[in-house]
Amino acid sequence: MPKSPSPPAFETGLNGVESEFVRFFVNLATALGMPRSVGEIFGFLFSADSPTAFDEVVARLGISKGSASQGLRFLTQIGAVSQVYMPRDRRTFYEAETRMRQLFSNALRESVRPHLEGNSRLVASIESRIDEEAETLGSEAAEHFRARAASLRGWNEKALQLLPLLDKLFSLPAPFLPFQLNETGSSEETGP
Amino acid sequence: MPKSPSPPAFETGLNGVESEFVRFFVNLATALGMPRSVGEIFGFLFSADSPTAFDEVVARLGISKGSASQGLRFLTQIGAVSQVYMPRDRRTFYEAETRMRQLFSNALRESVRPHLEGNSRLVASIESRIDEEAETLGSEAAEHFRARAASLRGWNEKALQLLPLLDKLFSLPAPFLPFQLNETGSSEETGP
DNA sequence: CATTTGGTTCAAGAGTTTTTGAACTAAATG
DNA sequence: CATTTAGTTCAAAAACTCTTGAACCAAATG
Repeated sequence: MPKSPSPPAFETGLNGVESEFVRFFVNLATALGMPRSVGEIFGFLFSADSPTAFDEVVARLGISKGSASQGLRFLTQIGAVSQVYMPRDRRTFYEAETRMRQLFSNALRESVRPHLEGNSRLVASIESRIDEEAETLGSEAAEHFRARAASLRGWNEKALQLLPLLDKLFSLPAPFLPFQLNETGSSEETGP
Repeated sequence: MPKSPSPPAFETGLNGVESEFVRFFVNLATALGMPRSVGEIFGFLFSADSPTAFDEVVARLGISKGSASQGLRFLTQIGAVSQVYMPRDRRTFYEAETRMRQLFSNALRESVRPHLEGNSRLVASIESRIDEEAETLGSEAAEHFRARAASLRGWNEKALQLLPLLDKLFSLPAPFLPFQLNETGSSEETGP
């Protein structure tokens, strides 16, 4: 019989509270079109009170090493999780980014912004297509298409401009939220 | 040979410009985790210069009636497309909502807000789970979990508060965007 | 009132994404 | 240097999502 010098050490399965956290983030992840396992991992790490080893993520969540490896890599890439090196332990430990402001900024920078920039290019290719085919289309149709493309471009640019502002707003301490932006006239805020 | 009293009437396939619009919205749709066909339909309607019949959507895009039916229903539900009744024509015509402000508001109201509200409930259930299991967990662990849950709650509420503001900002004419929101003190804008 | 037209529904097929687990690499350990 | 441990990779299986098309319903038409 082989000796068991270091007992596998961690429980298997989650306690009730941990599974509620996991549920929350699984829900969020799927809403954002991410794999369930990514939600599980982040939820588990978010609920942990100290950095947690790869091993333990696998054992406690009961997912495969493959899923854990890929999920952790992904979460690390998007800056939602970071590696923590623990002295005297060869394993890699992981920690969730719990500062939501950070998470939010990362998401804006890593996902939203690149997409909007991609859109800009796509709008440009719509516009050049209109120019190319203007003859064939006739000037009325061409004008119509140009107007639609211009609207797309306008809104995409606006979104791009709004990005840094959004970032700031989100990191503003709650009592500062500028809720009286009411120079626009419409006053629907003052409830019954 | 059967007579052909009313020739099927519309071309099949899209012209170059139309397919660029479609490409744009297919890209957007998949980024948002929606079916490709939804992107196709919206893109096609967005490029159209007048309300378009179900028939024509099917024929021009070359998709099945099933996809068109479901896609149009979905788009109608989320307020991205509306039905237009045309006198003397029994078919239903559809028109894309081209006012991006509207589209954006609809999305906020129909998708983002409900999700955030769902989150509120999930946070509540995390919190009640902590209370239930407080004994078993020990006070230290319970305190830790409560802190994490509180952070979740806080950010979720902030997001919820920010929603109407966001809506307003997005509908603000471009030159008005309040880019000097700098009373917060932190000045990281002035480059190296 | 039989037929055509416009459209919906839904089961089955096609396609995609996620997860698994076994094979593997690399570093540490004895 | 043989073994154990930590983690990655990737092909195949499982799960899921989307699309199709045939059956169907309801309203209009002749």
